Amino acid sequence: MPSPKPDLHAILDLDRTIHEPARLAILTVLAAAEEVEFLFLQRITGLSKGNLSSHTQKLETAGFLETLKAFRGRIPVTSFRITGEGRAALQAYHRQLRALLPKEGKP
Amino acid sequence: MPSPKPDLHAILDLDRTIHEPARLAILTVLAAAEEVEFLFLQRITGLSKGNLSSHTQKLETAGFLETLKAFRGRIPVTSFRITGEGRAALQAYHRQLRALLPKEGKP
DNA sequence: TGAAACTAGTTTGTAGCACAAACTAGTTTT
DNA sequence: AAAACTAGTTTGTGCTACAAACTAGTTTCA
Repeated sequence: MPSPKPDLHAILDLDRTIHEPARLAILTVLAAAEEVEFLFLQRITGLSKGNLSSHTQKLETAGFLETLKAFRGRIPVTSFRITGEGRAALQAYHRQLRALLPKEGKP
Repeated sequence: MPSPKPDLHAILDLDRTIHEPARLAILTVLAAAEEVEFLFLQRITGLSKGNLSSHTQKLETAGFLETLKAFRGRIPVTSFRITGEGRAALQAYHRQLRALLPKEGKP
């Protein structure tokens, strides 16, 4: 009987910053794309601007992404990059999820 | 290129009732044990009584568990059972998690 | 026997959070 | 020069997780 039930601590210790679906979606995109613009992120996630703005600020405060402000012509453009810390946290979160999932092919 | 990035909808459509770690922990125990007493649940999860009470009430309202009130001698004992609906929802949640995890063995 | 301590859980109060509407600041169009 | 648009932030609201305080009864012990 190696691992009969998923470890409850693995569940209760999940990183809440990443566990929020909106932020997990954001980090997932950033992890795949390296640098992503605000509007692109808004469109593929379907989040409202306000919601996206506050979630990216929260992820920035956590150190998981950095915000890059620039201009395209005269129009402001905000982009995001995942940080090393953010990538590490996302991978750790993935490991936590795997740990709590029952083995594949269980009824 | 079959499934290059995890589906963002799979992330944003996660069942919030189960996504909350405390409730996921509760359902995970119930799924493994068939019938579980309040105090046992409290001890292995480490949740406070108040917190456990409100989460189990929420899960009951969602139809995911049933509450059984009884007496042991003259002492009241509350137990819980996962419902068929609850088991199905937990399995669906597990499938959703698997869908959003990158393939095993990715950097 | 009656007061104190314990059992088993619920209700209440609070701080924090997700979310969208309203707003800011500037640009382009008409 | 007014109207409409772009890009994003701030504000307000309603919900939610959490523990402290409470309810209702039981057992211990002085």
